Amino acid sequence: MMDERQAVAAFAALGQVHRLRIVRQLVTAGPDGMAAGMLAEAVGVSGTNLSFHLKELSHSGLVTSRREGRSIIYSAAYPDLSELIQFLMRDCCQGRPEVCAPAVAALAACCTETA
Amino acid sequence: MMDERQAVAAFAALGQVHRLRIVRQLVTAGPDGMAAGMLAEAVGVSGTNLSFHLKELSHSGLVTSRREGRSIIYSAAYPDLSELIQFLMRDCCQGRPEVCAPAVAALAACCTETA
DNA sequence: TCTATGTTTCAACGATGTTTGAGATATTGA
DNA sequence: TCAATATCTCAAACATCGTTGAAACATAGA
Repeated sequence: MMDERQAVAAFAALGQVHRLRIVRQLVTAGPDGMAAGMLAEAVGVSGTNLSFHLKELSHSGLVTSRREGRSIIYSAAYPDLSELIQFLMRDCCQGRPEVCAPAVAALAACCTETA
Repeated sequence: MMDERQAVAAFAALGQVHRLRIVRQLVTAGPDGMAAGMLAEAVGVSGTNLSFHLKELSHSGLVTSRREGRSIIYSAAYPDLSELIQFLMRDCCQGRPEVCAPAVAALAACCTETA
């Protein structure tokens, strides 16, 4: 269960264009992830700068990494992204589901097609 | 459909503890919203400071306001919150729904109880 | 072991964000 | 119109963040 401190750190991490692009790139890349070098090219930042942002994202828990040979492979931390969304919407709308049901439906469209 | 610029602004807005508390307070308050004065007390900031943060949140599109007599009533912008979540998770996990289906299920639990 | 490749660390600079108090604006009821 | 209430604007001080290049570290293959 995510607490306020973690949620603030995670949202702040996403509130920077390069870091948001990194996370988006990793979210679409799927659980296999991407090497840092590929990420730097895809996002359009220098290696040094990418490293700075990846450290931020790791500290916020939004990405995970593993070494593979010379490369370090980064992946989106799907469970943490999930908890972040839950933190934001918990106890929403005072029992009026029609208010936020559209959010649920829209998100569901992404991941239930072949489930 | 939310673009990258809007998403960065929205996440940056949520990445500040007082603003996140304001949004959480409004999300749980439901569509009727809360007066600025009540919000300031609930969140624990001065009126001046609350005003600064509410302006940020309005610019990001995460809250809306309406005047009611002497008070200004702020509400969570549920559709924009929904779009923000969609932006983050769009095209996720390369067609492997088991990866992010838990996020969908958890969010759905909030708002489909009585739907 | 030597060299090439991939990634991170460090320090410095410039830019941006947060808080505060004083004063301004808008609304209501007497 | 006047006083009270509710909220906002502004400028200044302070704190934090983002980018850069040089150098360090780790791994793999010759």
